[in-house]
Amino acid sequence: MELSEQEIIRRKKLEDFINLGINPYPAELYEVTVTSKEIRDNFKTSPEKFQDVSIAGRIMKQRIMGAVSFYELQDAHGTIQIYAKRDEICPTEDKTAYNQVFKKLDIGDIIGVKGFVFITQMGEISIHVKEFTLLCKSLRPLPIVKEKDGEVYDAFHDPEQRYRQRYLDLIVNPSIKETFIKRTQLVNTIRNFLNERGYLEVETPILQPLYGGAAARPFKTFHNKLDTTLYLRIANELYLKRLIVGGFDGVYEFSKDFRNEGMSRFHNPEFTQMELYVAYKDYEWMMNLVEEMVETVALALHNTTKIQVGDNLIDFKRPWKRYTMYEAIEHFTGTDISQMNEEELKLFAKKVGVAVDNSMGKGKLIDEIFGETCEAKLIQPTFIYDYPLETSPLTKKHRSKPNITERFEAICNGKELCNAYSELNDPIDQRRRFEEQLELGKRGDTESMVLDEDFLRALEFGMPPTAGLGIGIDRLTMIMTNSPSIQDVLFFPQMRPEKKVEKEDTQDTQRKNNPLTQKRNF
RNA sequence: GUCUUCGUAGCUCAGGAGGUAGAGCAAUUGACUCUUAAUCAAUGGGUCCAGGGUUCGAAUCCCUGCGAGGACACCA
Repeated sequence: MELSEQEIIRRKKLEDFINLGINPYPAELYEVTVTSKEIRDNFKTSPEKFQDVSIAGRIMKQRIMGAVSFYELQDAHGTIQIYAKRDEICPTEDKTAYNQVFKKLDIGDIIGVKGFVFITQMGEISIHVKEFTLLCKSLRPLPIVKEKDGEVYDAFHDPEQRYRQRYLDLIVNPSIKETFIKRTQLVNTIRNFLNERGYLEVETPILQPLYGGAAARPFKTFHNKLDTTLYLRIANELYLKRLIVGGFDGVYEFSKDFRNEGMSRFHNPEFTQMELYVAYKDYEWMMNLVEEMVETVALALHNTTKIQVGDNLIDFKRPWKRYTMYEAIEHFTGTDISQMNEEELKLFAKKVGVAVDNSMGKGKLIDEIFGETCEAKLIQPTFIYDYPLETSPLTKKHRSKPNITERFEAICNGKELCNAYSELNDPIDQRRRFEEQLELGKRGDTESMVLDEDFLRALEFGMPPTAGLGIGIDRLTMIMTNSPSIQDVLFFPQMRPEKKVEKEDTQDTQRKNNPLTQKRNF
């Protein structure tokens, strides 16, 4: 490994410290009695509480003025200036601790300090250091970001480095922590909301022999001992419904799902969905629940239902607008397509700019027309309900409208926020719908669903009428934190490996090539 | 997958009509006992993403590849 000049210098300092008898990576805990935020918030009103503090953090700035120095220490909650004076740190003739240690600390080193809080002549709340301890020597130089009067200089913003080395991003751009804290608050709010209603949080398999519950291409893997192909789940819907069959009346799961498809600022190969199933309810009931839940989230995160997202001020206050899909299309195009036949729909689709091909049936055409003419224009949260039958193979047929299903999506900021329906619980109809999907698969649709015999068997035992919901947690977080890219709400978004690594897993390769471990047929 | 922009010091960026590689911050050494983008002086630091081509000569022009951002397509 080639070391840069600055890395060599830091390793030399490490040796110098060791030679002075200092352990650069001590094992003992360091007592922390206060955070930077507590000091800044409370020192002026109750200074007596801060006469003997112990605090730890990372050195972010150094201003050394000979025999005194000012450093800025960053902890989990912010920064605080510390002030050290040579003759106090070294009361005797021996000035080593100040000259050879304290002054030689680097930006990025982690130290603990004990002392008292005071206000400098320039009016900054600071800690007067009486003693300090090196807690971790840093061997790489940090990007240096400077700031004055709210203006940031030399901001560390290269997206590649920020995403690959998120730890650096968090150190240097601590304000991004807010987004991730909000994400966790969002999840906690939803969890509390559902727990209060008595629904049970459950866990279902990620490794599945059959993937189902959505139209998507899966990741494929292999279990050696079982000698079988497994797929990483694309949804957890079919497992959660089995639990409703089993007698739970409300189950939910925050589910990491995996889809082997294109990436964009709205798509990561792994993403988080929350799916909820409640027995004896229908999609209208679920609409009301979604409204209330998302409004609760907005209030929990922002104390208001109005949230600035890009150029738009979005208001999550209930009730949200509701349109059937036909109404929405009529609203935005002025054309009522509800009575059109397939040919008329094709012509209209072409007119509004849909790339039409012959494999598209009526339902698909309607869906495409909606996507093309309406979705991007729906900025305020809006429910679109009553979807065409053929694009919704797990959804119950509408109680009164032909060729329509009881399905809705909430659209917000021009993007789908959730997808929900009255679940199909007629096992004969469900088998027929799966078979239609198989036909699509034979015709080359790589995202068609596969037939799940065990799921059908479960339905044949009987599932109560059930309302189901899937809500994208990453997407919701993007809106709630005004983040333009999904990569901003994932700590570690998927990236290409930095360097080419050996493609084949060596262990697997060895197994395959070793005759003793190959499949035995007795 | 397609189109497009980009890749230069630890970081942020200049240079780019081809002629020895630049700045600020960071680093090193020195000065400085209330600084805060600290200041002042001196010094060191480069596979100009990689490979090939054109040329007397390429960071610069051309081609290919790799990586990233954005847009489109698919999807949540």
